[in-house]
Amino acid sequence: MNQLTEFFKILSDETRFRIVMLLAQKELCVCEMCGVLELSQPKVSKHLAKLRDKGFVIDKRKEQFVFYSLCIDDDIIMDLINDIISNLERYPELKIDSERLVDIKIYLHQCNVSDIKTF
Amino acid sequence: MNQLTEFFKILSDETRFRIVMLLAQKELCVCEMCGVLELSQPKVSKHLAKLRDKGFVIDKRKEQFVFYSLCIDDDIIMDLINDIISNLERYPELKIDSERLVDIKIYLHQCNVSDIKTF
DNA sequence: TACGTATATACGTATATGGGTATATGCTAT
DNA sequence: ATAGCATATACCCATATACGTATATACGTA
Repeated sequence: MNQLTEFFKILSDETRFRIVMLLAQKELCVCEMCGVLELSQPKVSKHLAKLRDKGFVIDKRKEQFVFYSLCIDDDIIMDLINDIISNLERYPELKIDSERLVDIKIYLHQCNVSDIKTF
Repeated sequence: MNQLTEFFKILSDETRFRIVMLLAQKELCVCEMCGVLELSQPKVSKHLAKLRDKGFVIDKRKEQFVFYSLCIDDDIIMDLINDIISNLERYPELKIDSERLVDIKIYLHQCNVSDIKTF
């Protein structure tokens, strides 16, 4: 499968799509993504693993945290991503995710808050 | 799932991706697509059905033939498609498909040639 | 009407995918 | 060393997907 098709497959899952859009705006660690997206840690981690395997993100550890950043060499794909980011008002869920990036510190050290919420 | 994610899911299959790229260049009937793509008729038909169900193509019958054309309202998606079309040299298989469009008449009335080839 | 071609779809099957839960690993601090 | 948090992964299961083959439907023509 060519690079484009592979990338579309990545974006075809809503969770991964949201992750990619977040990472296009800011380098983030796993727990921050869990917080912003309100998704379980294994779920986020598994999608990140897929993104990493395909080479669309890179990860680097900083102390206890693993930070991910986007790594896209194809300019057609980057243009697409930037185009979406520039039109976030059209995509309410992406917009909400994006707004949470402003107070991102809230989500650090709260990695498993969503688990606790199930009580 | 939002419109974008749905569209990426459509493009995440190589056959559908090739179909969309063809239709972005020219309205085509099923047997023409089978000829250009060298794929079986049911396979092409089923992918077209999916595209139709999602509203990404429309079909209209002309005598024995059913012609499909692309029907994309989202300009972000259209920009993406046009961007790819403008850079076909990067994608050899798409380029080959595209070149076959020049002599498209060859493929009309040869819908089941690929079946015959199996003898 | 009967036949041939074009197209759509049903059916069965193999495989891929996503998700939850449990667990393993790695880092930090006590 | 032990505990606690961050992250990754293994395992299981339900569902989705793509494909081939066979068949149904639609249209045109003899």
